[in-house]
Amino acid sequence: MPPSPDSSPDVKARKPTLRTVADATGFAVTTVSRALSDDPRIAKSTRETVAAAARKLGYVPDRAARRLRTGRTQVLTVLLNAEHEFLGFTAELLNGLSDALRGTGYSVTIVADRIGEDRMEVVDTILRNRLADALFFTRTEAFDPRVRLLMETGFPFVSHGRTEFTTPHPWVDFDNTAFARAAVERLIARGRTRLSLILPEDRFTFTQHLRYGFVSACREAGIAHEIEPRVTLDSPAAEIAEAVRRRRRSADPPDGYVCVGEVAALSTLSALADTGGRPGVDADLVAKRASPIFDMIRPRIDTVFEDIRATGSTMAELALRRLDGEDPAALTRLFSPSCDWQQG
Amino acid sequence: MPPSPDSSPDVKARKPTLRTVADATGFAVTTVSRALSDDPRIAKSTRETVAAAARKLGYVPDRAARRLRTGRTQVLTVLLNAEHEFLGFTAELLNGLSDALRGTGYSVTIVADRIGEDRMEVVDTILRNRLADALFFTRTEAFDPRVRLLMETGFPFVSHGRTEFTTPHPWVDFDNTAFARAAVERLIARGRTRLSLILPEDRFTFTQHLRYGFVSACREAGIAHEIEPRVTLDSPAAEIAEAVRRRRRSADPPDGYVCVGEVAALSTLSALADTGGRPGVDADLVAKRASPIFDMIRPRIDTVFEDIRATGSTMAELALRRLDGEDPAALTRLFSPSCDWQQG
DNA sequence: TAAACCAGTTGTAACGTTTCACAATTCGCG
DNA sequence: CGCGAATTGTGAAACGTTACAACTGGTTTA
Repeated sequence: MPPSPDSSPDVKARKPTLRTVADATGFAVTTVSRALSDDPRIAKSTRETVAAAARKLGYVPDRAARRLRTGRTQVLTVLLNAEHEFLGFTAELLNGLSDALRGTGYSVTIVADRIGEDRMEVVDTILRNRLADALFFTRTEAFDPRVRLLMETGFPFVSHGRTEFTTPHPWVDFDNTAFARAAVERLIARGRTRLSLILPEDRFTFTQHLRYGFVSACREAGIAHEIEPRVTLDSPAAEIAEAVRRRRRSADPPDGYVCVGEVAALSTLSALADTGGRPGVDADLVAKRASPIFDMIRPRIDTVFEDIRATGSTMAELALRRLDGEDPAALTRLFSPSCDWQQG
Repeated sequence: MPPSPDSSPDVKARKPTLRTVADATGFAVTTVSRALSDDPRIAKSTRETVAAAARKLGYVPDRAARRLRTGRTQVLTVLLNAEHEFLGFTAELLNGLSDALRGTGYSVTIVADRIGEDRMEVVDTILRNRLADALFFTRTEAFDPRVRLLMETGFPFVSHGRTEFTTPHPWVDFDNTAFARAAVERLIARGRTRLSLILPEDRFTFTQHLRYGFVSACREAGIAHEIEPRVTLDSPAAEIAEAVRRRRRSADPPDGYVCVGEVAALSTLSALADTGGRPGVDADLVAKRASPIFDMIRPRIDTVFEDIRATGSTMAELALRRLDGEDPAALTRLFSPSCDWQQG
């Protein structure tokens, strides 16, 4: 076949546009656009014809054009923390999110949210330049300035963790109070008499939930308890371990530890080992976990599972429903702890 | 001041565009566009005036408009694996990437790359719909079909891991051969006489590098060695542990384990514990690690550190240079192991 | 019989940017 | 002085989409 550089329509396999579909079906571009969005003003038969042609041609709407025209970005952004109490938190959350979002046309972008820097700056930039349709973030504070700003401007978001604002907003959370209570009850059932807890930094909402669950459960049972004053969950693992070691060597050390996450649990275990304590004998632990890592730790310890992947996909689902105009007050979800006690 | 709904220019604080800057400076939109991209055709003084005005007005180019016009998305996409041999791999890599990309105007999007599904489909979609300017992925195979397709179409990418294609392409890798050799040498130095290794699946390039380093170092030293045949690094942790346990109970079990990653190391440790073996006494381990988790494991074991965050930022850097038109052959980087041997 | 209505469809404009082709000025230099 | 070339700038078009207003032709309504 001789080359026909100009006459042949498929000289360069250009990406099909609405124009392509319009030419193929004989309808106008506007009609095609409407047909593809299932606009009831377009006859059913037309919609079907157009849909079939679009499928055959492999038409996919151009994101840039749509975004320019509508202002909607089709992008959901996650504020990414460098550190977390769980190993594998980020991977699980992101996988949950993108699982729930596949096939929806939305894509997930991440932006680093460095501790110690201005956490608001990145949010500001996203709002000002309309870089996303909605925002996800974790480690929510009681009066989180991000939540305040987003609510003021009406920008959609789903937080991991509740706030204490009176205006409702979408969130997904884990029942940390129930976790702390369950952990305390388990340690008491194993005969422990002096319980210890290491908390995250005070500003996070879930810190208060943990504290409340721990303290109230201990008080109700009339059992001795303490909250480690020198370190937080965000302290370097070495410092956490050192704090536990020091306390172990002082008078009347705890014999039951509630550990909020894997780093704390492993640090506590190492401190126990370093001071000659045997887990299960001299002290017991209950740890919140998000990964299967504790299956490989010997001796086995009691754990409570927080499903971060489900958290991620729920956050995505709520965001979509929020973008769909649903009432934010209805878009909340509290996950309950699922306990995994060892025998004996 | 009385309200002047129509005359006042700042009735609605609309996002500044090129138009805004043009009106403010008295130049034409075209001129402003050129001035902002430092086009030499525009007088130096004009460029400065325009830049100052743009800064004052808080002008930021609209991504959608630019993308529609130029076809460039300003987006770099990471193919996200659900599983990895390291705990925290994803978080570290993504943080490295976004660290290196901050301030460049590029954003990072992630897309889940489910094992067991067609790994090419997602790449196809990204290419066909021009969803990104470049791609990052991990777990590279010797003749990785993704690499093949991307090279054929000339689409920019940086792989984590080398390939065996003759055409050069940008990659970042860790010297797994050197790691395996170092691990073998260390175990021999500790008096071990029968070494064992669990490999990732055969198709990955780094599997071959590990195998080569392990086998050749053992042969050179004339030491007994074996590669666990029943499981791979991607087997469930429970299966890995079971395989190690079974081997421990059979004749002439290994006394030195090279562990490629944290999951393998912890599984091996648990299997050792379950079969009455004491690490450091009955057997030794050398583990590759990416997180500080081994600082908390007792007894302490020898580790080799792979810096995943640096890997991420290097991948980003190479991608930018590739997009800048640099020769792909020059855009490679091999990280060397850094050993962390315990005393004694 | 004309006006009003309806379902179904269409043309035009606009989103904000870059780029093409050209225009207005100034300059070098014989 | 005058001509071509450089310097500096401009208007218009285009990227692909959707919103808006308007147009058809047929049917109902007053």
